[in-house]
Amino acid sequence: MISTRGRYALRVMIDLAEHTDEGPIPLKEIAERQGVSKKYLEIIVKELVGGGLVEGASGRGGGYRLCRRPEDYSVGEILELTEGSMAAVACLEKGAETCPRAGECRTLPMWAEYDRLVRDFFRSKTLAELIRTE
Amino acid sequence: MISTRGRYALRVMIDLAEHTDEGPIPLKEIAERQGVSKKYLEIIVKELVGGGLVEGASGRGGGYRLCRRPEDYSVGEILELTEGSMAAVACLEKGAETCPRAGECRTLPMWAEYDRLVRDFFRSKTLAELIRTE
DNA sequence: GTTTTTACCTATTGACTTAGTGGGTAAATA
DNA sequence: TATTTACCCACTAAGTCAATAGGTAAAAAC
Repeated sequence: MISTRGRYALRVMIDLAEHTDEGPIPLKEIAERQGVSKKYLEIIVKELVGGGLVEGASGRGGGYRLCRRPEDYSVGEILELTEGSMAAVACLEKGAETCPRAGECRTLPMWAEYDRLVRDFFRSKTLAELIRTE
Repeated sequence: MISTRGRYALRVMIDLAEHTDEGPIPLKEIAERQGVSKKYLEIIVKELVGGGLVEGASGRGGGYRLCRRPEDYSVGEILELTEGSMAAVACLEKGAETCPRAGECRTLPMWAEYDRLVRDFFRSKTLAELIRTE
């Protein structure tokens, strides 16, 4: 299940993309528009800054802005950054030691197939596809 | 992320399918074969019994057995029963009240598409496809 | 140069979930 | 009657989630 962390992150990115021509957007504005706690968004946006997806500017007239064009972000990278692993099962997690049963495991191939399916789905979706264009 | 609950449930079902000609299989045997706590499996198998996927027989010579042929179980129904919701996001959960933002939500269509993808994947996989046939 | 506005930082919390364990009772067979 | 099995209820330690609290640093406006 995708948690609020990843979902809010995505909504922040969409909000930034839709207001990209207004200069830096204060988090307060985003929080109000999205109806979400600003304090909680701080934590999430911090990860986006750390991952190099957005950049922040302090002081009056400051706020956040995207580093790239919306079509150059995949939904996958936003979710992977904010949700952590995104692996389907623990055995497939990055850095997980190989399970001793891996060779005879009846389910591992299916989990791997599922993992690819999910990964490909989100990597092929771009931020640009989600914003309102009208 | 699929938890041990659903993963163990699937392994129990596979174990039962692979030893279906040996009569009822005691949980103790399954637990030893799978290298998992028998006590924990009890909780999981209880759900499988409750959902009508397996049936148990008490007493000496008792144990668990499948109610149908392996090709008549989908992986999806096993996971949905033991994992609970399986919905991608809270907004799509069964019984969830419709989000007031649903009409203008930029992400909902994508979550719905993802939900279908995952559901179809697991519903199309059968238990028979996972068992060792050689 | 002070005030205001913004980002940025660390710590804490209550509710909930996960992955079990403990200690039994009921049923069926030998 | 003893043994083996399923079945049942309560408990727990650790971890995660969704925030909140209470600040400091930086940049612009006045």
